[in-house]
Amino acid sequence: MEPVTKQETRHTINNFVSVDCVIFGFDFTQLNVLLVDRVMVDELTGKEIFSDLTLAGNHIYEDEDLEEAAARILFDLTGLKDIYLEQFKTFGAPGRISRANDKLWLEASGRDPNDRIVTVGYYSLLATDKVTLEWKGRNVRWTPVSEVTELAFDHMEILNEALIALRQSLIREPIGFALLPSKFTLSQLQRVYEVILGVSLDKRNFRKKVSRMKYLVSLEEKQIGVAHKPARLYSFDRDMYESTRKELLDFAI
Amino acid sequence: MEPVTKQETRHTINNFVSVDCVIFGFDFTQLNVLLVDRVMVDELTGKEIFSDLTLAGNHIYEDEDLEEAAARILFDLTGLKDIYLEQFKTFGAPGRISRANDKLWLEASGRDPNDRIVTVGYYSLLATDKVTLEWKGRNVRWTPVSEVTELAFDHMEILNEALIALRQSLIREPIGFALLPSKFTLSQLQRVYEVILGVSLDKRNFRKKVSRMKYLVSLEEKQIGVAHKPARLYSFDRDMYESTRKELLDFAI
DNA sequence: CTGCTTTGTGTAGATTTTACACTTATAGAA
DNA sequence: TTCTATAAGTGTAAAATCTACACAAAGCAG
Repeated sequence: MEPVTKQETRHTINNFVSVDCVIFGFDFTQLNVLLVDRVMVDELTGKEIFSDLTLAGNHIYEDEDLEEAAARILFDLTGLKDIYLEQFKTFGAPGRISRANDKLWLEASGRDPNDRIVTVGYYSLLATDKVTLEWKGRNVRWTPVSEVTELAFDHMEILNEALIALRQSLIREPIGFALLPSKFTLSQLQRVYEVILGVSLDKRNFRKKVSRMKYLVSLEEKQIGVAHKPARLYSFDRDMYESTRKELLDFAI
Repeated sequence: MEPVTKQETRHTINNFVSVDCVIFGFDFTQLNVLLVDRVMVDELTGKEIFSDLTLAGNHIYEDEDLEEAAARILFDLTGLKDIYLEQFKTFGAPGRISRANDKLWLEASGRDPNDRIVTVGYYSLLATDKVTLEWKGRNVRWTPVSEVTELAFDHMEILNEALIALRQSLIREPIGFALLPSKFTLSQLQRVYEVILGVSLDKRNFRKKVSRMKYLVSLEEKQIGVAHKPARLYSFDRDMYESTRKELLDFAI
């Protein structure tokens, strides 16, 4: 935001800006993340040079806002629009692209691997159903978050930060409801919290807690076809949530 | 993070990256923000073309991490190091530099005003004492946050987002202690919360609340020389805080 | 010694948190 | 029809926290 003056010669002008999406997928069993296969092949011999995994990222187009770029990437991978998407942190350390594979990869696509790429991190959360599992000719796969140990670039760090931010959001905002069908049971809702936060919760206390939320509406309807006592169904009332959400006030330093 | 392929022609490569610092200053009366005078003068006539206010921002140097750039700006303005500094959001809308003054300003410093500048927002919090009030030959001033109504670029939006993030941090982390001398009274501590959050708190309930925090240590020492009952002094024990901080767990959707 | 100013303190009622175990409704198998 | 497996649904007591609210004590200045 500051004009360049003549004294300042240490400036960089080739800062490329990209967006990386940490797409979390919930499936009632575990929390997954969408990872993209990155395979580099020797053009002459056809032999594989290396193969690893990355988050889904892309540069931003000229006419796009950052969030639009993230939504585009999300759409390309999943075919879904209007999905919960949140910016959480921007990464721009000069050495964030320093590993050999990453440099090779950039060179192969005509970039100077010494340029800095500043990347804006977004995360999103959706149910792992009906997502396109192909992107730019590359394989895309759901991987349980707990099993991800190594990623290209600094994507492991980005994933870790995203997970922290996701959990904070889940605690403070009703983003878990988007993972459920429009009518759901309290056990399903509890599962959302348990899986994403990685904790186990007491059933009775959980119900006591959510029963205080006016935007959780109890339907006069039950599950059918289940081989046990059928659960009552509930739905999420967004309008009620919007109108009763209280501003943060009491502090808990 | 994604190599450019031939099909993708809509990409931008001239994305300049800058850092903007929202420097909050606390003075027991109000919350202030450091603003920089921006005056544009006609080179020939010497007449003022316009004058307004901006946040403190700068591009990032080649060898700097984003946070280092923010810390450098903070140091240049205040002469202070190791101050609380937090990244909160990145702004990159294509039209974020669209007002006439802003375009003139960029042109005057040899930039193409149609280039996009992606800026990473940081905020910091300090006591309004002993800060350098000059920066790059321009005037720098503390302005009460409540009186800021218009800023250059999209800096008003950036300020608003920073304020929200600051308040959240104050509520969740003990960042207020840095504004106080090493020995302080509970009334001073209460004032920190009241001024920054913009609320008034009940004295007894506040004391009950903070008395539960083990890292707030009560000293066997009192104020001297005050024309009223002298207050007991307290200090903040960072080690105790680090060792007893509980991970967020109970959720409050 | 009087007045001014700020400190410091307690209680009762309401709400929330925590830990904890048994009965009920249904589908499917015997 | 009965039995079995499975998940649903429910209450209580103790502890902790939250909320609203008013007056005496300590020091300095005059």
